[in-house]
Amino acid sequence: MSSEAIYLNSESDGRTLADRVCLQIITAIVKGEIPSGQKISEPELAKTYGVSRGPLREAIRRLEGLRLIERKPHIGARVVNLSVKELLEIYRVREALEGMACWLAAEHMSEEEIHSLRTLLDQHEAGIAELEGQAYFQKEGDLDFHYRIVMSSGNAKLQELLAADLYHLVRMYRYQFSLSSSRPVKALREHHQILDAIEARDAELAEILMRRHISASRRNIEEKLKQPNT
Amino acid sequence: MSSEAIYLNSESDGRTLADRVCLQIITAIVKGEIPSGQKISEPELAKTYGVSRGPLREAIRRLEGLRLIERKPHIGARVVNLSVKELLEIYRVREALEGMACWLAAEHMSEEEIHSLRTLLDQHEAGIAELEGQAYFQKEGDLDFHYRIVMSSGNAKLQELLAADLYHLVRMYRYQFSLSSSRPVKALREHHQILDAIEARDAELAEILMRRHISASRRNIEEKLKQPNT
DNA sequence: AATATAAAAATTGTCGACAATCTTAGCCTT
DNA sequence: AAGGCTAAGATTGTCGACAATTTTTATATT
Repeated sequence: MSSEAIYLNSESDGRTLADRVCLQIITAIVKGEIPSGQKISEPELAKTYGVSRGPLREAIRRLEGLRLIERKPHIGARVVNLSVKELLEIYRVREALEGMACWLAAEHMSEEEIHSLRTLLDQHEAGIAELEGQAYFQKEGDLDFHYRIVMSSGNAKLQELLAADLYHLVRMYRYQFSLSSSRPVKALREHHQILDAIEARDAELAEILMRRHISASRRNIEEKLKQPNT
Repeated sequence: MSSEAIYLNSESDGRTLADRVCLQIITAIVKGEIPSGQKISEPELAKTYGVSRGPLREAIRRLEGLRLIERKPHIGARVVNLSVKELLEIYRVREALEGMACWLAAEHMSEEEIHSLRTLLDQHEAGIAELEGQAYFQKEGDLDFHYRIVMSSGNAKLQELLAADLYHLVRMYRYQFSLSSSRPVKALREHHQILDAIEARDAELAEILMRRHISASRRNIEEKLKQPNT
């Protein structure tokens, strides 16, 4: 399964030009093809994607809401600058939201989904065993696990905030900082523990474990990226 | 202080037409002047606000990101439908995010701000004492307290998600459901307890108390609005 | 040479017109 | 009379042109 399309909300074709170009720009920004901090030239981007400036400007408004670009009136838009500070802030938000999502998932996740998630973790385990698998796990695999927990929470607002909004930024940091959980074995064990708690329908424990898991990732990043900023 | 302008992010003038009309429409939707569920006619709205359809469509794209309207390609946009289900989901999200914000506020809030917040609560107390003050407390006063905690968290992402995005919806529900905390005395006591924990720099307790406070509000709403939906 | 000023160029903001799609009304068939 | 087809109307989507603002460049002054 392409672990990308699922993050790009709803119909992947995007019936209108503005919608389509918006998705394209999201991908380009997340992958760094449009570098962070770069000024966005409307005429240039319009030519690149073969649209006029109208739909492009609509897309820019949407991107602004996603906090992928910043706009100053009469000056222009630029791709957001990444910083360790913001990344750590995002992890605080994830700790809060995904902790809650995990609580709710423990209450609502179907037995089938639990089994399916366990299978996913087994695949991750196999992936880690191989040499190149490590990269696989880090790139999107980890987020897949978190994504599916969120989608099992049964709370549409949580799903929107995380899957449709925040995860774009998360993926952007992963790509451009080459994050790299650097503790794949530990992380995988924690994933299993979280799923255990969900399986036992112990919502309170599931939340605590998820919060610890994300908090540990945050401290790990904090340790590794102690250089001033970027 | 007008407790409205502060929620309307950044420069209130909004230098571009699209920005200004966006703020105007937000206010109109929140207050119900454009009723929830109503179809949005672009030519009509454009005439109403005295702009052409270009800036208006940019505003619509922004509103879509705020989840105040829903858009279907080639069909049109309509103001979101309010439902008890979504309101309860929002309270789960608030419990998670504001709990975290409260933890961080306990670590970062200045002594001056603590004192100022205490004064605000005293004003609320005085307001509740009067008859018509009750309405005042319910309408915006409660949210003011929560708003200032969030802004004291020192976490820009939390501030964005709550103050700039989610609180629009919260205010919309307050206006249109006439919520009406119906337990102003209890709520005020809880606010004081939360501020006590912050003053004591007991972050863990502050988070727990905030979560309980919001959770109690949620259960209160759940109880009062048990009719099917709306 | 450095700074300030002013004109020129480029970019963003706005508008009205046209194209594509959806909705509605009327008509025909059964 | 009910249902479906067709054409007219209305609405959304897209584009290119013009206006307003900012940035760059060239020139002049100290």
